[in-house]
Amino acid sequence: MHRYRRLRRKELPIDTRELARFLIGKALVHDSPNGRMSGRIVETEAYGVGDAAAHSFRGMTPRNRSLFLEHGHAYVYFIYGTWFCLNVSGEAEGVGGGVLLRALDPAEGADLMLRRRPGAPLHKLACGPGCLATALGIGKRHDGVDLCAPGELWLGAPDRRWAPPSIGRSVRIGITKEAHRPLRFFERGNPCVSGPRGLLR
DNA sequence: TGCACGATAATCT
DNA sequence: GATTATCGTGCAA
Repeated sequence: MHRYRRLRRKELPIDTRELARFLIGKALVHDSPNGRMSGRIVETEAYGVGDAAAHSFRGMTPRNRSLFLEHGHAYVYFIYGTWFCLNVSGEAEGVGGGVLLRALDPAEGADLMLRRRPGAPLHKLACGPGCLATALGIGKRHDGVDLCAPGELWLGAPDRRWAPPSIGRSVRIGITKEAHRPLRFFERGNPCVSGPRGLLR
């Protein structure tokens, strides 16, 4: 049985890029009505201040307002008519920025995740931001949730049995603006990381 | 293993 | 009306 401690807001860096790196190897936990689903965060991307690829770049709108909440809040958006994606806000209140969670290495509740992603092998259950949200049952109702407060969706400290990650860095995936900036972070050698093989260094 | 491509709808211009 | 921080399929090699 895994036992996680909730991360306190004080422990999170107040800087989107630092937070993206910090979150590799931490836990994401969803205590759903059907039971707990959790996993080790193995891939993130930073979308911070002054970044033309960030949803927050052009200021606050009804869609992106959660990115302007104090660091440690969830920003959930819907994309391509099909998928949800989960971000963690990364700046002080009123300053926009967020970390896109791209992949998890499933720990608890893989059976529950599999129910939402039938047929997926374990290493592809929560591989890619859309799949991650689907597997964990994350949707618009989680937009604006405080991930450091008591609630069903939260960030956890690493399980003590987990080895500390070796962290790799690369350009981000699926964007055209600011495409050259190395703002993607991932755990080296973890099979659950998404994206082309060429980006695995 | 590595691409090209279509599905699909909210959001913004 | 254009754009999009995606994914799964299909086809080539």
